[in-house]
Amino acid sequence: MTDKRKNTRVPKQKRAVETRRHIIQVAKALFARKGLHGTNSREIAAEAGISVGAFYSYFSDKKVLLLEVLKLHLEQFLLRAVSQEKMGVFDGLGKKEIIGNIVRSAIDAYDHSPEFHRETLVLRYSDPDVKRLYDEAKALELNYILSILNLFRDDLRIENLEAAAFVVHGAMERTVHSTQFLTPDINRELVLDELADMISTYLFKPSQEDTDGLSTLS
Amino acid sequence: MTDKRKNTRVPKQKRAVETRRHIIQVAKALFARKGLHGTNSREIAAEAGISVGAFYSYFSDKKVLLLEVLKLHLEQFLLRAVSQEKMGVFDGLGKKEIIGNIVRSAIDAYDHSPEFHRETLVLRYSDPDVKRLYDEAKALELNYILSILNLFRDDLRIENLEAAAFVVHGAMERTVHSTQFLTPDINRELVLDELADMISTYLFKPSQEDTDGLSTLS
Amino acid sequence: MTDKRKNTRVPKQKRAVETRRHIIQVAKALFARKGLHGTNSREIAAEAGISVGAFYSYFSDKKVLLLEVLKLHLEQFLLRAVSQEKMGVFDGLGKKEIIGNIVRSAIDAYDHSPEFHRETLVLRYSDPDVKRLYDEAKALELNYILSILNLFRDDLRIENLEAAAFVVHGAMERTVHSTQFLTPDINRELVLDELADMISTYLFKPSQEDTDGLSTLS
Amino acid sequence: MTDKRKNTRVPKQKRAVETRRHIIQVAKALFARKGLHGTNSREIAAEAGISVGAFYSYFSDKKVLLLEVLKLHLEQFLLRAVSQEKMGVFDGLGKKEIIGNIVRSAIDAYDHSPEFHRETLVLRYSDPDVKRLYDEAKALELNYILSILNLFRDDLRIENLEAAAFVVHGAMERTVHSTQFLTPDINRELVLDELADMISTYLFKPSQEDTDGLSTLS
DNA sequence: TATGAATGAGCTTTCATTCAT
DNA sequence: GATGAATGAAAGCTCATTCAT
Repeated sequence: MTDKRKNTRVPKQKRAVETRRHIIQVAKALFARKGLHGTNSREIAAEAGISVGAFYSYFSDKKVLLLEVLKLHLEQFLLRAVSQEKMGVFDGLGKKEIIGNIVRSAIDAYDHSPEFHRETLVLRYSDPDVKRLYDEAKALELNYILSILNLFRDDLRIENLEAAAFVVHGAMERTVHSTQFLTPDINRELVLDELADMISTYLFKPSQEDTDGLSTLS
Repeated sequence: MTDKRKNTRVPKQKRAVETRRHIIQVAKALFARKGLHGTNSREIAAEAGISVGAFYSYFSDKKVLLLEVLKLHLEQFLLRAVSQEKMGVFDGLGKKEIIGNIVRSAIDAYDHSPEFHRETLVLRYSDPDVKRLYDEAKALELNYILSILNLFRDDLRIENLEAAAFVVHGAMERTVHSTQFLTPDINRELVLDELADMISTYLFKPSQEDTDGLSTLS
Repeated sequence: MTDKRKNTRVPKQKRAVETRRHIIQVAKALFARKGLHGTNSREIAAEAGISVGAFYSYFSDKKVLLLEVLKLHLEQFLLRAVSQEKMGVFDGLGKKEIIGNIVRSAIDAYDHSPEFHRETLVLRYSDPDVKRLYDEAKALELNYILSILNLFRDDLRIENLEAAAFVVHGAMERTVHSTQFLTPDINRELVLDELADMISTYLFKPSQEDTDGLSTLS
Repeated sequence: MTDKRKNTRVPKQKRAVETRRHIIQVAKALFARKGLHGTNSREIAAEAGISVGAFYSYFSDKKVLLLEVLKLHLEQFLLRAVSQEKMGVFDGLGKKEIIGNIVRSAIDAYDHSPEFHRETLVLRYSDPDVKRLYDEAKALELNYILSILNLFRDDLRIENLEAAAFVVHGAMERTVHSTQFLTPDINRELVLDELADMISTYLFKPSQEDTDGLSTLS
């Protein structure tokens, strides 16, 4: 699918595979630092220590490169968002704490190459291929949230788990995004606590532990 | 004294003012359709029915044009987001309904030139001037939410109104954005109801009217 | 000759003549300050307080304007170079003093709009019309020198007055030009004295008064 | 680190070095023929038989090109002005003959690309980089004259060698310039003889050999 | 196969000049 | 006549991509 009709090298030898990966890493860094439009192929090749010609033998197109970079990035992003709580780590934690952990995992994910992340974000709207990659990633994230909701099924006050997952995902994504990128002045910890409060209040039936609301947090 | 002020026309005649406005409209449409980088000055001029030279006599720069387009857009956006409930319209409505109305106003705002909106969003990160305009708009939105929270001060379960406004704003923005731009397949109404539920559950002290939760909505 | 075929206004009314002159003055100042290529018609019109259209009704062409500006400038330049010694003022002065006076008149001339002078100088080579004006001026200057040489015919050691006038003119022009434009660091007075010495030594038969050479000057 | 260094090619291959030189030659010719402002990059590239892109890979800027052309030109100019008399060739020549030789060397120098020379001369006033190059060249020329003066120190009637060098340089430069560029009608040889006469009369103490003045020359 | 020189369409911006009002 | 909006050719420069060596 990536190959078009051009004779892009299908890397078989170990060396070629490594070079390919190297180019992707270098490109990611450059995209993050200088923007998608501020980075040209010559620069990528130079930084990767190869010739322009060689670059084009690995990637038929700048677009193809971008897609690969994005794919790798999203995989790493997801890994970070999900990996830390391996689905059983929640034992013994209060619900609000669990939500807090998840929120913090999301933050963690955003901490990985945030510059590149934000550079790519626009393309999500204008480029169908980029959109597809992002949509796939979002589906995985939603599934992850859904699986956690299922874990606590009995304690939930909401009924439509899918819609809830969607809303929770949106709230988390936006707030985390804002705190990471846009508002260095506001008290970040405070906001994240509020976020966890909102989500858990929304999801869970009221219980003794949470009756006193925010007071335990602030 | 060095006279380096770009001699951008200071439009005096009615005709010139109209042309200026026309260029802005045309540019907005083009930016939305073909992206910021995909639209060039030649094209804008042609589409506006004027010459390149004329274009540059109205706007010293492509950047200046973008800023003007964005400014106008955000003004209209805000107007839509805020105008509908004139702060007294809430009488007689249940809290969840009020939140629902606000959410729907936000949707309305997003319905206005969504394509352009999303094109510009990225620049929020890379261009300081664009960031400023967006930040000003966000501040106004936060203030609006804050003023509503103050209206219901006695019924609120949350304490830190500012942090709450921030979180609510984030949740609304992202979810609304998602439903508008990215996921045409999911049941939009359902999601918006959930959003309203999440927000009102988070904000307000539990009361009889809300005891039965989602059941009234779904 | 200046009119081409265009309907350039032939100024009959006093007002029009004044405006024309005013434009020329303004243009001269701008050319001097911002260079020939750095000044555009819009600017000239604005500075002259008229519209672009009006400007083009006075001058069919930017080139025509330049020529007029140059013509006026050279007239004033010449006037300064020649006027001060009205051909009888030399009585009672030693020969070296006379040469010194002439040199100083040349300096005076260069002091008038030197910026404009140097801006135009290049065109002397590339534009035939400009060359003609400069050549005419040079012919007048040579004639002036020649007439002075004739005045002192009996005291001269040189025989070919025309060639001598040419050489003297060249030496004066270049040295004066250099001291005015290029070398602010060198001792200007010293150089001018040397110049006067060179010229008078060259022109005049040795006489008692000059026997002790430079000593009287320094 | 910002990598804003214009990626001008650092020519490694022989071919590239040749092309670079070729561009410089072509540009010099074009500048001479059509003027600095009358020559554009497209034209230079075309005349050099390369593409615009190629041109800009050799020279980051039109300005850079100009400077290189000028530098080369001045080197050749100086070489011609100085090389011929290797400081010992003067043996056995009369003083006036020596001066005559030097004047003729200067003429020789002006014979090399006079058109380009005159095109650049103006920039000496407006462009600091061009001024620097010219100033450096002038300093070398002055030094050359000074070294010759020192050679004849005992025979000189002038005392301030530096000021004398300056004046002599000016006289030579201007007169030679005039005979080369501006007055094809006057008897050039005659003028140059006068110039040599003026300079030697000025510089040297009167001696028997020169007593009879111009008579030997005319 | 690797290199990097070369291509050239395309972009932003300027400005002398015209002409409808 | 006067105005200044409009024209559009032309300039400097960039960069994804190709291809001779």
